[in-house]
Amino acid sequence: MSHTLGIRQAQKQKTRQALLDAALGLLEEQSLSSLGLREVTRAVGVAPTAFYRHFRSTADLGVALVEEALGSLHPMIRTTVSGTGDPEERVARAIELIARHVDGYPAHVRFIARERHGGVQPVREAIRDQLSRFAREVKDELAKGPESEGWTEDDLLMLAHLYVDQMLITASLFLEALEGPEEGREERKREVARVAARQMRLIGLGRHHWLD
Amino acid sequence: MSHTLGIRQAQKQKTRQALLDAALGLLEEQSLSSLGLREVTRAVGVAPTAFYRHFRSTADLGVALVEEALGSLHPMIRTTVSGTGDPEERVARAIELIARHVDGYPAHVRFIARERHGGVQPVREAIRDQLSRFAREVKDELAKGPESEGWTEDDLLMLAHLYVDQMLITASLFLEALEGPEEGREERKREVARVAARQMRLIGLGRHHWLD
DNA sequence: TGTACATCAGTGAACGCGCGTTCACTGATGTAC
DNA sequence: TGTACATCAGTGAACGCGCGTTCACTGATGTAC
Repeated sequence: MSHTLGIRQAQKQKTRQALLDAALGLLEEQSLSSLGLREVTRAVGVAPTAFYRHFRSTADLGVALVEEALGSLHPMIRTTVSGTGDPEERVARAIELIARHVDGYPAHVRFIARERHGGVQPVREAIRDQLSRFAREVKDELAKGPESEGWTEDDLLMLAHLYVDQMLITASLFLEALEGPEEGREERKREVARVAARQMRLIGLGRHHWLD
Repeated sequence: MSHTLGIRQAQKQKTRQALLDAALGLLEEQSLSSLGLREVTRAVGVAPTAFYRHFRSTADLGVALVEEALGSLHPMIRTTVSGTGDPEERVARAIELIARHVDGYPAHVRFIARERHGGVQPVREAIRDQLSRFAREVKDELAKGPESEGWTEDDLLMLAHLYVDQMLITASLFLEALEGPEEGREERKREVARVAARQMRLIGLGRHHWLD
């Protein structure tokens, strides 16, 4: 059985999560470097000083948000890359998965896109570390396929980074499509998917002829 | 002859430029959405109220910075893409050019990378517009080459976006290499160039076999 | 060239406001016996 | 089960500070004649 938390611990976790949720909401329209601690506590309905029971600073909260946004994504990334089927089908599946994720967690995706190059160093580093992990995991999955015979580890990692960057670009384009008027939203999303699919296909072609 | 500005206009331009320069410096360690107007005027040495003679807000200043950072880059992009020589050589030349640009204008590059997905809408839009222009210009240059025979406009634009995104990713990796300790900086830059060259080469391969 | 008036970039005082952080506190929860 | 004490998440008052914006101003530059 899993350990049940005491009442005190459970309540603390709840407040902490409320702070994270409120911050994520506020970050849709600003950057972490301008997010105020009082803003966050006000949104939650606790005293400003309560913030310090959970985080040292908003930067610290940002690092926690990185973990929340990316930490659980590793299994998903792995299965996406290692899926079966013909290339065309796998590309379509991967892009569909990205679209679904952006639909389900738009604020998390926006946060990562925004803070990846944002003004808060510890957060940038946390994101960079997570993305590096993604790249290494993608590399490991790629290495398992027959397409990778004869590839050096180095070249596989190069390709993995290309894929990871491409996924992030696609995610942020889906996010853009999601914003703006309801009208034409589906159309915009389909266009993003269409372009992304062809870019992935082109990269796949390059991969196929790499050893020629 | 070019029109000579009056003394008053010349002095105004000088102050305006000083504000832009100071802001760019301050933005190395924070995002535009947390940049204060008083910070900027303090750095320049003018009264806070002087700011309003030049910009309505820091967001407005940000839009001006986008123009400064990207406006003059269009000719460079065009010649980079349309250069002659064998593919390997052209890739090396393009990456060298990016490296030089990042070396020469690190703060501008950082600003664009940071605010592309940053918290200030008008600035995001200005950057998006400039990057779209880049993509269209790259497409036009690509279209001129014999390699593009049989390509649709649509596919060329798709490829152009891939190239532009790739250039930006490479630029921001060069920037990362530039940061941190002097020690090993050249080594880090060479590694970025090496990986970027192979990614470009792989995309080039995909392009070559697109119509197979 | 000189004069009288208009323009306008930059000034400096003043404002109300929200910020991050400190501190001693309260009272529910946890623990030892 | 009950009691006495310890822990600690959340409180609320207080602080000094820098913020964006307003306003009437100054004095050098520009312009009309």
